[in-house]
Amino acid sequence: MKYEHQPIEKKWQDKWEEAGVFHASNESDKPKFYALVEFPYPSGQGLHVGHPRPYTALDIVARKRRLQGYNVLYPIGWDAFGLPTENYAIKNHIHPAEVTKKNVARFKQQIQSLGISFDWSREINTTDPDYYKWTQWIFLQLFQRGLAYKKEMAVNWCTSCKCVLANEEVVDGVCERCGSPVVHKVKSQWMLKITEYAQRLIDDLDLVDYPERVKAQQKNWIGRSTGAEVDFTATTGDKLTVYTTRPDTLYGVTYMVLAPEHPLLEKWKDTISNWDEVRAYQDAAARKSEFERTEVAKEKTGVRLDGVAAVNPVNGVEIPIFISDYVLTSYGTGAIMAVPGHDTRDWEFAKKYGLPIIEVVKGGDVEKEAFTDCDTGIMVNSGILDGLTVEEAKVKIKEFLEEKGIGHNKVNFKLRDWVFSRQRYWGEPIPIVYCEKCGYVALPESELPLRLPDVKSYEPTDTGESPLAHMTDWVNTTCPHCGGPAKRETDTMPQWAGSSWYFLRYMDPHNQEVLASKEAMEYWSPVDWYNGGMEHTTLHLLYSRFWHKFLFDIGVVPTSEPYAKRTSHGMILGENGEKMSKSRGNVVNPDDVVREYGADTMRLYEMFIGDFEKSAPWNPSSMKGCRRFVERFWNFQNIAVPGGVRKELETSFHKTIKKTGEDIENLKFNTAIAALMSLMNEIYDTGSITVEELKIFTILLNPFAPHVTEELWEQMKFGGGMVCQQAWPVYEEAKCQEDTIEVAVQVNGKVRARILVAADLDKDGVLAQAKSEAKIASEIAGKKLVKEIYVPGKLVNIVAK
RNA sequence: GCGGGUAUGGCGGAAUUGGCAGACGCGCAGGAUUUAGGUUCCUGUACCGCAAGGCGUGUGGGUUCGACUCCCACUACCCGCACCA
Repeated sequence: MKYEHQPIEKKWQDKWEEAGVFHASNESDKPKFYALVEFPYPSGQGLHVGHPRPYTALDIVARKRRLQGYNVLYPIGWDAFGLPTENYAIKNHIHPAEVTKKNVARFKQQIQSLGISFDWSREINTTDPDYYKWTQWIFLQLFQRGLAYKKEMAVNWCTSCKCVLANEEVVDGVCERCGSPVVHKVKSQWMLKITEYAQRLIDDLDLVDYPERVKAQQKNWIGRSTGAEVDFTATTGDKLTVYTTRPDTLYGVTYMVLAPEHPLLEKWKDTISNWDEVRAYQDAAARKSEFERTEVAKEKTGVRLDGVAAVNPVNGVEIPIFISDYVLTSYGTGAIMAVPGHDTRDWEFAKKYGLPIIEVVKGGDVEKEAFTDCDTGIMVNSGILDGLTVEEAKVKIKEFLEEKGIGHNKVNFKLRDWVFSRQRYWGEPIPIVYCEKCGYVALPESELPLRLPDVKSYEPTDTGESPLAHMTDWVNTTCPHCGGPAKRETDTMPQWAGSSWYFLRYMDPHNQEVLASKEAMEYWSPVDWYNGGMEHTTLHLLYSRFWHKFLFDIGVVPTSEPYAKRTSHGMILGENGEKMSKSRGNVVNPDDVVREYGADTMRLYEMFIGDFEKSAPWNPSSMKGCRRFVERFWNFQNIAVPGGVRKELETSFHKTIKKTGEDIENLKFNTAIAALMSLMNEIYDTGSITVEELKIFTILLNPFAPHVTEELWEQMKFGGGMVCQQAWPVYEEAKCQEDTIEVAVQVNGKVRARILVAADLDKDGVLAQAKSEAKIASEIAGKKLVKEIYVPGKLVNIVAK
C-alpha cells in the first residue's frame, strides 16, 4: 500500500486548523509552556530549507508537550518592516504594504505546508498599525524617561542604502546588508541609552539558561573592563584624565597619547608650536573611513605636540604628548597613558618615535618586546610599589590615588548607545514633533498609532533626509505642548524595533487597550524556550533584553528577563558545504522537497541530518532513508495484530519512550529518531506488531511526522480523536532494564569474550562465570591475578601477570 | 591578539559522572523476490590479514586496570569580537 503524502498532508493541515487544536488558551488549569522561534522577515524569495529547521525542532517540542498535558503557546508572525521590501517597492512601483502582503501570503502557505503546529489565531505583523502603535508607545516611554535622546554625532552611513546603520550592522567596514562601503557622516540621530543597562545585561545572564557561547558573545560585546581614571596635569595647567586597566604600571609611563578629536587640542591651539602639523593629522584622520581607521595591521602614526607636555602625578616626571588615531574618542576618556614596557601598541609606537621604555615588572626583556604577560611578576623602578607583586601593587596604587585625589576606580564598557533612527520610509514613524519653542515633544498617546503617510516616492535621498521629509502636509503639524507650529520627526525606527517586544504581543495579540494585558503577561511570562540564530546574539537578543528590562523597571512586564532558555540551531548549508545563497546558486526550495517526498520526510530529514546546534550540508541522497522510514511505519498496518505490548518487546518500548522524550528536551532529535528506527527494526524482526504497540509507536512518532501518524491512526480506527490529542506514553524505570545482559570480559584491558549473565548476579558470580569461559581461562592460565574489576551490567576486567 | 567551538569509517553522524568505539541512516558488495528495477526483503561492510590475530577516534606526551572521554604541550579548520588603553 503506497503512502500518498500529498492529499493526506493537506487533509490533516486543514483538519487541525478547522478544529483549532493548536490554539493556546489564556486560561487553563494545565501547566503553561511558551515556545518561541524567531519570526521571519517575509522576503520576496520565499522560504528556503534553512527556515524549517528551527520551526520543526520547536514544533516537535511543542507537540510533545501538548501530548504531555501542557497548555502550549507556539506562535508565529512577520517581522515585515525593512529595506529589501522597500527597495523592491521602489524598483517595481508597488506600495511596500502591498509587497509585504504578497510575501506574507507566500510564506504562510509554505510554512503551513510543513505541518508546523503554530497557533495561527495569534499571527502578528510588525507593519500592522495595531501592532506598531505599541512599538511607538514603548518608544515614548523611553523618551519620557530620558532613555531616548537626540544627538549630533558621527554615524555609520551606508552609501548605497543611503541610511544610518547601528554599529552592530557594520561588518568589516561595509554594510552588513548590501556590502557597500560605510562612511562617517555627522547627523542628528535618535539614540537609545542601552549603555545604562550594560551592567545588568551582563549580571542577569546568570539568571537565564543560555548556551555558553551566547553568554560569552554578549559579554564580549558589552565589553566590561575594570581599571582606574588617573588625572595627569598638562604644562598648561589643564587636567588631563586617562583611563587605564593597569594603574599599577604608572611609573612606567613615558608619554601620553590623545585622540585626534580630543577637545583640549583646540584650546591649546596657540600654545602648540607645530599646530599646522597637528591640524593636518586631524584632517587626515577625519577623512578616513571606519574601515581604514580600524584596520589592525597598519602601522601606528602620530604627531608629537611641541610646546605642551604632561606631568606624571606619581613621580612628577614630565612626559611628551602625542596625538594618534589609534586612540578613540568613543572609549574611555579619549586619552591614554603609554607604558611601552608592558603594552604592545605602546611599545611599537615608542620604538618608532624613539621614546624611552621603562621596565616596571620584572620577568621579560623590554628592549626586545613588550612584557605583557606579567600578572605574576614583581614591581621594579616603581617608587612606593617596588618589590610588590602586580596584584598587591594594584591595590596599593588605587589607595594611593584616592588618598591624593588624583584618581579613582572606574569601570568601562565597549557597548555604545543604540543609534535608533533610519532615513527610510518602510519603518515605524517616530512619534515626536519638533517645536521651535518647546523642543522635542512626545505625541500624546491618544494620537497613536502615528501612521505612515501614503507617499508617491520612497526613494531615499542623497541629502540624508528620510523620504517622509517631502510630505509637507504630514510633516507640518502643531505642537502638542504649546499649540504652535511644529514639524514631525521624519526618520523612522530600525527593523530591530518591532522585534524587540513581539513575544509579548503573542500573549494577547488582539488587545486594543494595552500592548498585552497584565493577566496574559503574568500567565505566559517568561518565554520558556526561545530558539534562534547565533547571528542575532549581539543584535536582536541584546536589544530585546534591554527593552524588556526597561519595561520591567516601569512596571509593564512581570519578569526582568524575557527568555528563560535560549538555544541556537546550526545553518543548513548548500550541497557544496557553502552557505546557501542566490548568488552561489545552491539554494534549495522546501516546496520541491515537500512535493516530492512530503512534509513528514522533510521534517525527519532536517532533524536527522546531524547535531541540531551545528551546521550541516544539504544531502538529498540521505532523504531516501527518511522516506523509507515513513513508508515502513505506514506498512505497520499490514502486519498489525490484536494484543498488548509483547513480553519480548517490553523493555525496548520502555527504553525508547524514555530516550525519545529525553532526547527531544535535549535538542537531540537525531538520536531520538535513531531510537525509533531501532525499535522499528526490532518490531519487523518479530514479523508483526500488536495494536497496543502500534498505538504507542504512533504517538512517539507523531511530533516528528504528524501527518502520516494521524492518517494511520484514523485508518486503524484507534479512536479517541486525533493522535495529537492523545497522551504521551509513560515509561517505568524498572522496566528499562533487561533480565539478561551481555557483559564484555577483558583481560588486561582487551576484550576477549562476551558472556550473558542474569542482570541481578553479583560481582563474584559474574567473575566466576567469566573465568569459566574457555577463552578467558586459557588467557589467564598460569598467571597471577592482580586485580579484578566489575562494572555492573557492562564489563569485567581481569588484570593478570 | 581576545573569546567560543570543532577534529571519529567512503559519507552524515552515535558513544562523556573514564568502562564493549563506529548506534542510526546513506553509500557500497553479495543474495532473494520480480518480465523488469532508481521497488521490497535478507546478509555483509573502520582498516590490515585467508585466518589466528593485529591495529584504530587530528599530532606528541601523561594519569589509569581501562582514555574518543581527564591532564599537559601542539596542529588544522570554523564562528564571533578586535588599535577598547
